[in-house]
Amino acid sequence: MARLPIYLRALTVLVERGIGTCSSEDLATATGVNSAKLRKDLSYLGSYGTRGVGYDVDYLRYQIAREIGVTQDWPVVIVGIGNLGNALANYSGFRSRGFRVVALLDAAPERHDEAVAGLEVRPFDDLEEIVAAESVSIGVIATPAVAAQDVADRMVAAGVTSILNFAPTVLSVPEGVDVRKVDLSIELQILAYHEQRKAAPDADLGHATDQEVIA
Amino acid sequence: MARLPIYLRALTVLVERGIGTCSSEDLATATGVNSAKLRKDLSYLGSYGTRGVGYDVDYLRYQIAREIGVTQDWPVVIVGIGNLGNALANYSGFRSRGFRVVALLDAAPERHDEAVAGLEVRPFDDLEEIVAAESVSIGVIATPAVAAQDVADRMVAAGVTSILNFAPTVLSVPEGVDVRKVDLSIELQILAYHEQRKAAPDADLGHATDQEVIA
DNA sequence: AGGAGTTTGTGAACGGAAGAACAAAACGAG
DNA sequence: CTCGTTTTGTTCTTCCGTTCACAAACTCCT
Repeated sequence: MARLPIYLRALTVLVERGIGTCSSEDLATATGVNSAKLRKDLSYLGSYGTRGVGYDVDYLRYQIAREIGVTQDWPVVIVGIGNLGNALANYSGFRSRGFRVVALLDAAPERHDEAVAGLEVRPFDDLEEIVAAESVSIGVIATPAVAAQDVADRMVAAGVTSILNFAPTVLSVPEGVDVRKVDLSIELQILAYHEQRKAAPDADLGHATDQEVIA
Repeated sequence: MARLPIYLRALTVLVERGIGTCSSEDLATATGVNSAKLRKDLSYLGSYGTRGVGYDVDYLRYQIAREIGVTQDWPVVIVGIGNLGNALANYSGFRSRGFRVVALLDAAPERHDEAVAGLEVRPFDDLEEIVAAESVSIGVIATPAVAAQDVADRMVAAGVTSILNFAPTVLSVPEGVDVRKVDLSIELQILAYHEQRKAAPDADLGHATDQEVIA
C-alpha cells in the first residue's frame, strides 16, 4: 500500500514526542485519512492493535518499517548530477529513512571528481561496476529527458530493478522492473487545472463556440 | 483528470516531430495507458477526433492545454531556497509549460539578495506584497518540515489557493485550497516495498513469530 | 465481579474507475 | 455509388478501493 510510508512518518513523530499509544482515530487525523481505511490498512499487516486501547506506537512503527522493508538500508545510485541531482544527493531525508546514496554518476566529464554531498561524482560508465559491487537494486534518474531512456536501459541491464524517474519521459522497461515517476511540471499543471476551475465555474462555454469554428 | 498533462506532453513531442495526425492507439502506447481509457478521457473534453482518421495533433494539443489552463502563464512563488528550492528555481521545465516563477522567498537573512536563477532571494515577509502585486495563486513550499505549516498558513492568508508541498508533512488548509504533496522519501519507500517482495516472495512467515513474542 | 465506555477488526453496501466490446461515422478503392 | 476498412465515441460489465456500521474485545470504575 502507498499509504504505509505516511503512517510510518506520523508514527515516528509520535515516538519523538514520547507518545506510547495511539488510537486509529489519532493516526487518521494526523495523516489525513479515514480511520476505517487506516484500520483496514493496518489489519492487512496483521492484528497489531488492542481493542479498547489502540496501537502501541513503537511496536506498530517497527512492524510498518519491516513491512515496507526499511529496517535495513537500501543502497541507491543517482544518475544526473545537475540542479536536481545535486539537491537529491544533499537531501538528508533519504539517509534517515532507510536509504544510502552510494554513488553519484554523470555523463559530463567536467563534473567528474567534483565533490557533492561528500561523494565524488563518477563517470556514468562506472554504473555496472558500482551496481555489482554494492548490490544496488534502486536507481534514481535525474537527467534531461532525452538521456533518461538510455540510462534506464543501462540500469536494468546492470541489475537495477526499481527506478525513480525525475525526467519528464515515459520510460519503457521490461517486466519485473518497477518505475515510479515524479514530474514537477505535471504536479503544477494539475494545480493549474483546479485553479482555473475555481476562477471560472462555467468555463465550459468556450468549448461550444470553439467547436463551431472547426465544424 | 490527472492524465491530461501526460497527453499534453506526448502531443508536444509529436508536434515537434512534425506529425499532424495520430490515433488513440498511437497516443496510448506513447503515454503508456489503455487506448479505451484515453479515448474516454478525451471525449470528456468534447468530440475532437475524426472517426476513421484519428486526432489532429495540433488542435488536440491546444484543446488539452486550454482545458488544463496553461494557455497563459501562471505566476508562482517558491518559498525555501535550500538545495531543493534552488533546483526548482533553475528548472526550465516550469517556464516552458505555462508557469512563471515571480519570486523566491526565504526566511534566512543570509540568503537574501543572493541571485538564484536570475532572481533575487527576498525575505519571507514580502510574501503578502508579492502575492497581491502579481496576483499569485500558486505557491511552492520547499522548506524544512517544521516550517511548512506556518508557510502554508501565511500563503493561504495572503490569497494563495493552490500549494505544491515538498516538505514531508501533512498540511492542513481550509476548504477551497488545493494541496499536492511530493515526498521523495515516500517514493523510494514504495519502491523498497516492492523490491523487498521481489527478493523474498514468502516474507510473511516473519509475522507470526513476531506476534508470538508480543503475545 | 459486573457494567459502562472505548476502540479494534471486519462484513456489507456503495461508488467510481478500468477494460471489453460494439455501433456510428469517416475515408478510399473499385 | 457502394462496399470494406479504420477509428472514434459510448455502453455495459467487472472489479477494486472506500466508507459505513456493528460485533468482539479490552479497560476502568464502582
